[in-house]
Amino acid sequence: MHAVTVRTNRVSDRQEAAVSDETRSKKAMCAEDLRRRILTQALEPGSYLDETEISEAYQISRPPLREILRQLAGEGYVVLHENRGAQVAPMTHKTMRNFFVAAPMIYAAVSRLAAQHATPAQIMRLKDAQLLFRAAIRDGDAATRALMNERFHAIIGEMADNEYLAPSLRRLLIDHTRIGMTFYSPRNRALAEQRAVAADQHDQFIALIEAGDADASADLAIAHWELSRAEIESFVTPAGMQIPLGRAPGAEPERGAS
Amino acid sequence: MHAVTVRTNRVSDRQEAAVSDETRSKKAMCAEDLRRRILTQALEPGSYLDETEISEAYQISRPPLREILRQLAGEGYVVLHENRGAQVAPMTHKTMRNFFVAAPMIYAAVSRLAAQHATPAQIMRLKDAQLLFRAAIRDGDAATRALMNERFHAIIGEMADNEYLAPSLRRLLIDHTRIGMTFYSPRNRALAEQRAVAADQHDQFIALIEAGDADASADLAIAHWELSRAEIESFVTPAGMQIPLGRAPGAEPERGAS
DNA sequence: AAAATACATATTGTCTACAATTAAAATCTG
DNA sequence: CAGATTTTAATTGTAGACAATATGTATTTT
Repeated sequence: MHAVTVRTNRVSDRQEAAVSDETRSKKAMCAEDLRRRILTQALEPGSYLDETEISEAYQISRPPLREILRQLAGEGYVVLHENRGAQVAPMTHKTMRNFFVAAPMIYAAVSRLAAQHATPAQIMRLKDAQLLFRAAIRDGDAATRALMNERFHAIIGEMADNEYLAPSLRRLLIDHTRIGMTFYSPRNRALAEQRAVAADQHDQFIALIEAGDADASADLAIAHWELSRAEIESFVTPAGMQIPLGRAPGAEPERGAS
Repeated sequence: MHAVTVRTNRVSDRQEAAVSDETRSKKAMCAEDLRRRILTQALEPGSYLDETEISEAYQISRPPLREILRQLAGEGYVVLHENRGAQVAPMTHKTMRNFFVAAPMIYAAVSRLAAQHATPAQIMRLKDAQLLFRAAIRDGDAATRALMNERFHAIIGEMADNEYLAPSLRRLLIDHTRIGMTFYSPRNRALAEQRAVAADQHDQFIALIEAGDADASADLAIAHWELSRAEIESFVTPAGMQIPLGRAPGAEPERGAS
């Protein structure tokens, strides 16, 4: 209703300095950590979250924690059940099928837009993420690899700069990351080769986005997806579809997180 | 002394029976009403929401209201600003451009899946929504028309039954509905003709979905989109892009004015 | 008088306590 | 002993009070 008023300089000396972990509120750190634990399956799909336990762990009270859980529900990390609390989003065979339908379309569209709209600053962040991704592969760190891969593709999502596609991409990345954690095995030779190819494709993404080649970026997204799809299917199809995924709420109780 | 042992009769059958206002909690009604007011632009894009005012209006306390606002933020209805409260999601020229990019793709994909997966019960609900939609057009009721159109397409989204595409569709429908409200004018002859065509296309959607014709359903989605796009552009392009939309918080000077 | 600062007000963020609902355990009954 | 019912414990949902932050106004200083 009014023009942008000049702010008092009080705020400046508090906000700046370090944007690192220390300045951030406990609430934000709680949300971020819950996301991380869900993505790495430290919190298993289908498990229920205890409000009291979590709020004490992060030293906040339950009302703000419940706000966080509502937000995480909106982002697709958890599902809320009335009077029964928050459940880590389950992964069923139906969600897998839906994932296979939606992923190539959204990934291709987002990668195309990213090549068209990426800023130099974003490209720098993408390169940083790629360095961390390769380091995690080299160290055989499953969780970090999964998280850095997620960050890489999330940055591409930011580059696309489209608020209508972003929520679907985020939802896809959550489950793609969790699936990647499920099937990770550092010793398997075939998988190691696939990871090497994936890392090379990431470098190609950087080059194509930097060159602004939208068509090639979209094509690469499809190729990148096909690689991942083949890896997933090599686990899912042979042994009769018994995937070690979380259970749906209707199934066994499986109460309790940790 | 707590003389409150008044036991409400078993809540087992609270879900079915009447979906009317009485059974639902005040909290759920508050959320639903806020959504409705945002979709109809009774709450204008960019306007800020007062927690105390709203919580008193719906007779709930602020903590549960804040949970609702977090959820609405996750759904894309509002944007939260730290220490500055919730703002009705603004609509800028950039969001319009992004809308034009994402809408045809998502609409086509969802319509295709809907034709593949729709259940008889869902088709019945779709027909009901269509009746209400036509009634609203006949009565010249802008808000109801917009809401029933939103409901129609939201049901198609449910039919698609894909949790990865659903969030993007929801986000699109929010702004599509708001845009439709903005440009509604019951007297304009050309627009009345467009609405008639749109209503007929809805009937075609029902027929194609009932027949399970995925390809035709996807094609119809594109045609339906083109109709809506032409209507929007007839307002946006001629008079020099001055759209009566809400403003962004930062009031950025809108870089790259096409 | 203009700008900056200090103050006052209003709004958001959080905590503790309490109420309500649910799930589980114990009891009672056939 | 099986099954249903009451009782009990645990967990979620809400309210009201308090703290922190931001905004708007008044005052002071140059």
